Amino acid sequence: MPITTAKTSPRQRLLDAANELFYAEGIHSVGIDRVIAQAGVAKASLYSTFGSKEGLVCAYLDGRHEIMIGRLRAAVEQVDDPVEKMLAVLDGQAAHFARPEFRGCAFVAAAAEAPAEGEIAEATARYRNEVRSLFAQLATEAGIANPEQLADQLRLIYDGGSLAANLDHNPAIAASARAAARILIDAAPRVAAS
Amino acid sequence: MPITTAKTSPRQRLLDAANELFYAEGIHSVGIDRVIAQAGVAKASLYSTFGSKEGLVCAYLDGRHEIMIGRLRAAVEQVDDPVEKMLAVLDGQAAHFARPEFRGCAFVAAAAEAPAEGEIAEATARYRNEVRSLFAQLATEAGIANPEQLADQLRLIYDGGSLAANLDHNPAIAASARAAARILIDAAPRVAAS
DNA sequence: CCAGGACTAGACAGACCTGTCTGTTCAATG
DNA sequence: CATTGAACAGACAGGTCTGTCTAGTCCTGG
Repeated sequence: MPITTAKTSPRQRLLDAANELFYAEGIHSVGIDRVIAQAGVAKASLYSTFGSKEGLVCAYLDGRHEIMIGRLRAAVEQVDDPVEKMLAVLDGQAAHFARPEFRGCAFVAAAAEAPAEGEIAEATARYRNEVRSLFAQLATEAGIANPEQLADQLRLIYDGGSLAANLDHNPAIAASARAAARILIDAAPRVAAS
Repeated sequence: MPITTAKTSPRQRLLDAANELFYAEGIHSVGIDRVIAQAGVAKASLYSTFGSKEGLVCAYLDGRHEIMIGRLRAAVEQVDDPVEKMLAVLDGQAAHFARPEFRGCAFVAAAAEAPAEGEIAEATARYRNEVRSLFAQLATEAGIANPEQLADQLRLIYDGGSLAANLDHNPAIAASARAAARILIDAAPRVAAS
């Protein structure tokens, strides 16, 4: 059994190529042929591994899901104060804006290109729910009386920030987003103090 | 000279068909043939009128631009208080969410499908700038000390709301958006009172 | 050594796309 | 009436796409 494959596996090379090409240029604009060329893999390998282009797209989205949520959680864990943890989510996002390859939210882009119902829409919904749950959990830990509502509002800012950073080529929007989030958090009622 | 054409002009029928099909299903998913079939127009008419598919897409976006901005301005003019005017923009947007044909922001969808630079991206940028300018103008009239920053923040909410209403199938997000906007407006410093 | 599975290379089918081009119809105008 | 221009209908070219299939290669376990 191969403990280390010399090169990375075809599966991984396909995912890497998909991540790079689909994210940079869009799913519709990038054909299968370009993905396999970039991955250095035969077309049959793609279809035996992922079944279809949509299967590859879903795997690409699932990969980004794990990476993005991981980054957000890592940013959260770097601070202790519960309020700062909520803001740290936005800081993790802001670091994402600053990357040169940033091209907006992969899930928003994928959902815009895919039919309204289907596996891609479901992958998008999973990601969006997880971001919202993260905000809600942190709001609960911070003693917010209505954590679900604050989570909705913080995710408005999260989503709007991603859109503006991309479409307006303005990563500095993160500062306004953070300031707005702090105002909303400060204004949110707390549970009755003990 | 025809004062009234019996049917609407081919140009208008094409725009109507484009508006319906591109918005409902996406630009890439709808081919020229379906547009002309729905419009009841010959292909040559499309190409002599708009030059290319991209030309038709731009005209479709420009049409939505005028309609959307018009709706927002109409909502603004229904109230007098400067603070309420800012909130009225979101109310105009919320009415848009409630329409059965609502499928998210046409400009966000178009930008996601189009290359990052080009006429479609420019049409998107024009729309986004106009929304932002509207918020900034109203903030100025309301005596906000830093209207540009508040406009950025309100547009975060505007954009995030559109995304959530569409991707989460949750038009009720408008209530959270309005509440958040009010908090941000109330918290924004005013110019020194006379 | 050999058998079997994984992978590669690339042709191919069938569908769809945009954009062009050729004719035809029809109404308005000179 | 004759002409002209707009619009129609639809074939066509040239390209791209997904997904399938054939055939060959390589590596590993037995």
